[in-house]
Amino acid sequence: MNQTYINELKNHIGAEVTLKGWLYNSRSSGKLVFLQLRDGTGIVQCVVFKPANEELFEQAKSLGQESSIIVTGKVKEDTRSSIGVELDVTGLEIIQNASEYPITPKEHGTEFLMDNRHLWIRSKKQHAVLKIRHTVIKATRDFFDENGFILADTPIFTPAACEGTTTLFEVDYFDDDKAYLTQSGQLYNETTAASLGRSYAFGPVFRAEKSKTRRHLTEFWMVEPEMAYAHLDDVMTLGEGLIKFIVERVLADRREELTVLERDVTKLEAILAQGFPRVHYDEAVKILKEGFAKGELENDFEWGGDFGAPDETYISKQFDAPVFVHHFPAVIKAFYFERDKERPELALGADLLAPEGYGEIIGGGERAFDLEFLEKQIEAHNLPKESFEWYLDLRRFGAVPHAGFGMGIERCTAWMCGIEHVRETIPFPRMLYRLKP
RNA sequence: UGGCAGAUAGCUUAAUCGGUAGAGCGCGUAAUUGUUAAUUACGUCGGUUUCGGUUCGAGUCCGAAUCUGUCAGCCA
Repeated sequence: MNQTYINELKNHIGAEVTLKGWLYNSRSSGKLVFLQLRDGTGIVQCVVFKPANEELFEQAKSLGQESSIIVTGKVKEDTRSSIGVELDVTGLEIIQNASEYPITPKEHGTEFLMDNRHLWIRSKKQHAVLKIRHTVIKATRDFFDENGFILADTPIFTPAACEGTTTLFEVDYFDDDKAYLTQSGQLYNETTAASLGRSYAFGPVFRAEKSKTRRHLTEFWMVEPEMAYAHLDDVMTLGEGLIKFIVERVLADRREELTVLERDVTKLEAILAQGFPRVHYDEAVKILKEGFAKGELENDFEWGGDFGAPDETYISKQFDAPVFVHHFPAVIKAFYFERDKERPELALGADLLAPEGYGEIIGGGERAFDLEFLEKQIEAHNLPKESFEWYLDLRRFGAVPHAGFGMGIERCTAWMCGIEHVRETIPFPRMLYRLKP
């Protein structure tokens, strides 16, 4: 295939190359037409000079936004260009001349852009977000692979809920059976960790929660590591390592995209220099109570409750790194959490709150070890015990202390990008009231 | 699921007390050998979400529905 990509043009100065792509925008100035060509790797300005080839000039002038074209020309150094090079066009092949492309370089509303998501992803900003998402995922995979974790994906069709059925999507599964789309691979991860020692799952999960906020999707991607012979502290150490690895990688590989997004990178750089604070739930409550006393919070937080979005934001504002909050009251956590030996009312769980109001990006903890305790918990949470027999086998055959967590890819990506809403961090977001395109 | 806000041209929007729906962008033509969301001139296209009510008269007031945004709960 005779094709050069725009991000390689610097290596071809003086040479004649063929670029294949789409017309991002065009301008003309008398005897000149400027074609902004994009090919997925970048955007380059292609210049057509009228006196050099009049027919070519007329063709270039006629092109609509997003027309698909193949351009041949000579690569020329030019300091006026943002990428340092331009193309002097000598040949143009029009694959399809598009007209009336709906997304113009001007401003549009959210609803319109979401309805045209299939086209919106061609825009510079969306392009940058998707590339950063790619890097977040690649860094995540590399981190676990390089630290002795084995990828062991868990099923998407599941026979029963791992935390009750109210927030599950139900689907028909042949004959009279029902299946549910998984909301977490966690219970299965515990089984693979018992086989492989350290394992992780990475895939889409589904939540039928009727949440309409900037942090929620009904379908999102989650990475879930699980470690045998591990405790709560190990979860926090692993989570901190993962986040720092991702931040480092994004800063190293996606500078250009962060610039397009006007991300304040000093905020990301700052977190690399320090350990993430680890705040006990009791202490977090104290911080919230002080916040209320100072008039900076509307509600007086009571010990025993779960944090709301304003609470999370307030806690994370006290630090300029992500913060772990640990030892939550057991009553607000799922049935499978291990308890604190000295204070059994506390669960050995830890959540990581991202800075700048991005909220919880990691949730995890140490899993219950004891068979009898788990059986009681399943009963207390009104869960059907027979569905969990296979899970309980883990406590019958070689039970070990083990721990793990889940990290949401979209929330992490939104934070890296510094964008408001997670809907832009996945090519086709699925949300309450939005299933198209 | 609840609170709040909104729905006017392909897009972004304006319209005072209830009285002729207006602009910018886009698109077309022309000018410009250096434009970066190009500019300038001329031109073109066209619209009050739906249903019902009040009124001489409704984009505007009232009621309902639908859709969207946003905040909250829950969560990653």
